Amino acid sequence: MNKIKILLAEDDENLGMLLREYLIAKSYDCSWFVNGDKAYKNFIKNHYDICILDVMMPVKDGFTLAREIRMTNAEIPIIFLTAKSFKEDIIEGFKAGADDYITKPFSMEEMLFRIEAILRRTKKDASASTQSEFKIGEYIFNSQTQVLKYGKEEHKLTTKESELLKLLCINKNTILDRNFALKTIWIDDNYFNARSMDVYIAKLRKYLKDDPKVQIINVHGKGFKMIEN
Amino acid sequence: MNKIKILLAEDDENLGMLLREYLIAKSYDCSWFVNGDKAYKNFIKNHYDICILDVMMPVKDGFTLAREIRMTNAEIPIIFLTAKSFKEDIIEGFKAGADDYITKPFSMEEMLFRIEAILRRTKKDASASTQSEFKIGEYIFNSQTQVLKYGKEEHKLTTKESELLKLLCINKNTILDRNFALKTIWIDDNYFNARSMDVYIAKLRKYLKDDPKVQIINVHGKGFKMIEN
DNA sequence: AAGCGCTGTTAAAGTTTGTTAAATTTTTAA
DNA sequence: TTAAAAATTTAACAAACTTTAACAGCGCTT
Repeated sequence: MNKIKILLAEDDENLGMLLREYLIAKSYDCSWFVNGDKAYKNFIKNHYDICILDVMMPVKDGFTLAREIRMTNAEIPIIFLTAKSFKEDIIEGFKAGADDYITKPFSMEEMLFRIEAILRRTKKDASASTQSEFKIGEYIFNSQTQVLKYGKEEHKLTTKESELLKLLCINKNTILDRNFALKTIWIDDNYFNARSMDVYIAKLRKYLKDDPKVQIINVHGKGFKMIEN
Repeated sequence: MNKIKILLAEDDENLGMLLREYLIAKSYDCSWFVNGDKAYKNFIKNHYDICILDVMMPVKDGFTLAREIRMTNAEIPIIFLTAKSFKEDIIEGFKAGADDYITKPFSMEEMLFRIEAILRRTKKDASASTQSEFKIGEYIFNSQTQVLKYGKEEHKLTTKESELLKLLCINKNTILDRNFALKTIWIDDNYFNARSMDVYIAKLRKYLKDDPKVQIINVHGKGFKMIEN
């Protein structure tokens, strides 16, 4: 379900569109930008799994863009794409934090394999790409910032409240098993932690009471189900 | 000080010796074999960190060797080295489990950077600790000079402030475990050091208060998370 | 309908963290 | 070498968060 998100920065309109279409056809989620500045502005607002950057672009070149991206995210894989095959440029690319450096002309299939070779190494901690913003009826919940919004009202949740609500969101309209939630959030699923969880369910119900379409109902002996109708 | 062990399979005597000498000069531990069969026989007897294989070799070619190596060790990085640059060969190389595919002629420096780019992904620890400049929202933090910039304003941080902020940067958007931070920076994770750390968190929050997008939030009983949105 | 375990809810108790300031240690400069 | 300055730790109290307790109500089983 969760597609790999690719940021593509390429000023050549033909090549950019071609690559984007090809990557989308291969089931990647690819966003394409025609210069480094636009790419960077979008990068800081979104989550990406890998960046493919042309070196020579107007406004902001690929190397500069890569260095800025590296400062924001030290881990994200970066591939350079360029017509230049001078030794110095390739070296500079790797110094800017590249994982690969592909010189034109190249086959799209080769690019794809190079992307996959890198992702194979980085996939281990892909857990970061999990969803962090959820819609619950009229509410918007951001599990990253632990903020629950209702129109203009914002409510900061505590860690436990947030973790529990996140599990309910992930399992929206299906049952969240009590013991699973306890083992996930409280580690131990003993009696007292179970009572603690009940207390938090009561809190969440209070926070969500403004929208009658949203309800957290108990499934006796099994767990809880957050429904939205 | 354990050196990285490289297996080099290259039938060209001149190139093989040259590469081996270059890699040894760059502080790698490189073993060179003139055909795939000898390379494989040695591979199964020893531990290597990365393999560099020429494609066209007598007795046993690089692709066959790579497949055999992959069966023995699914994780070890493999780089192909070849004069052939036909699309089909490159694709076959990646299908055989390559991490990179370098076509001759190439500069040895480029090869070195490609090796390092791959090892950066494989050897987790070394990567993050080398970076010294971080972007935090509108701020730029240099952990080397211990300076935190906000536009034109510069603020010199103390050693402890800087170490803690660096750990938060490395773990940006994910939780920095309290005890891990204590053991890393304070060595002992006793009560008083934990309180000391809280004092530093308060200081860092003050320094970072000008950009509302940046927040250091507490995860009760676990640690702290610096988020940027 | 009775009994027993499960859940709802509120409040108290216990723990962790936020913050400021004083005390102590380390560094710097004279 | 010593006094001042800077950095770090300790102390103290307030605030926030989590767990435990207590009691009321509900749901399933018999």
